[in-house]
Amino acid sequence: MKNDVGHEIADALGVLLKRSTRVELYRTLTAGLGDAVDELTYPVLSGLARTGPRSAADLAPDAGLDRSGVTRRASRLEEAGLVRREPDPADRRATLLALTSEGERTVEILRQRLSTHIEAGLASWSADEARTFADHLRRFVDDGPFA
Amino acid sequence: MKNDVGHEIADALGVLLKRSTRVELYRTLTAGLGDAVDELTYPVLSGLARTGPRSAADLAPDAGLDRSGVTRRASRLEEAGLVRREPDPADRRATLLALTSEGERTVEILRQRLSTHIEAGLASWSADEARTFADHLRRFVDDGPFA
DNA sequence: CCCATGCGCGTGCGCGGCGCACGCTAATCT
DNA sequence: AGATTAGCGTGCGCCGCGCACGCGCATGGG
Repeated sequence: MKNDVGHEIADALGVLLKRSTRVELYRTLTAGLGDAVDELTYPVLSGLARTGPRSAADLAPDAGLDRSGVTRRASRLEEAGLVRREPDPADRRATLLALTSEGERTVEILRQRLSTHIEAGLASWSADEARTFADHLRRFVDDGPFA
Repeated sequence: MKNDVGHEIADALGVLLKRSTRVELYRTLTAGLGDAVDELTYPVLSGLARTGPRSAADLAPDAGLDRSGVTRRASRLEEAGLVRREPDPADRRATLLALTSEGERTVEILRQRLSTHIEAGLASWSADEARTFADHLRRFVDDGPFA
């Protein structure tokens, strides 16, 4: 019965999203990276890492908030030396947000820590299962119900 | 290379979690269910639906916030007639939160709408793929890195 | 060429939700 | 029974958010 699939995914996602607000995991993941890196500023970091330098307005929908929020979060990261503001060469009104080399290093550390954490939690999975799940999840995110 | 799996899952989850803050989906899912049902009160509803009546303290970690927050959200739902407070028969200090029949009806509607939305987004998947993904996701949530 | 209109960014302001701490009531222990 | 502990609801201060304004720059029309 295909209806069950929708319900199961819905329930599992619900639990997953609720747990994503837990602070403890963020605390361990961001340990030693400075006070500027937390669950609020992380979407800005990863958003920039994913697409390269871009404006706060472009980043806003990706981070799920207003441009002003992106500006404030980016300012904190700028003070910490992880993000740099550079004028858009094509439009001198615009300001592009870009990661500094230290910012890129920080994102890489976070990615590595998260990856390690995930693989540790998947220890009981076979390589095939993990591979299939990763593929499905990517497809689910890119082309699925929440694309 | 197993390391890629961790990275891919990490990236996909990151995007998924960011998108989960979008309000538009909640707006359509909760349309016509009253002003008390929104992205803030939903964790209380679904948490109660999952485990049955329980105290605010029990519910708090599940909803990712403090007991006071659960109390306030539950009060809103109580005013709307979706949640009822009943004294714990075993401990007269305690107050249990429980769904009213209307609350259960509301949760069922939400589950149904979300399930329909998900299945629509999975239209291009084969039944086997969807089934496997649902199983993997459940296992990931129950026994995985974020259990 | 210049002026008017529109766009893009940063910031002040008011609002709302959260966590913390307090008070009160009831259970438990000596 | 007195004292201590556990559990709930609420007032308070804080912080982040969205909205609206102001300023600087791009752009199109006279």
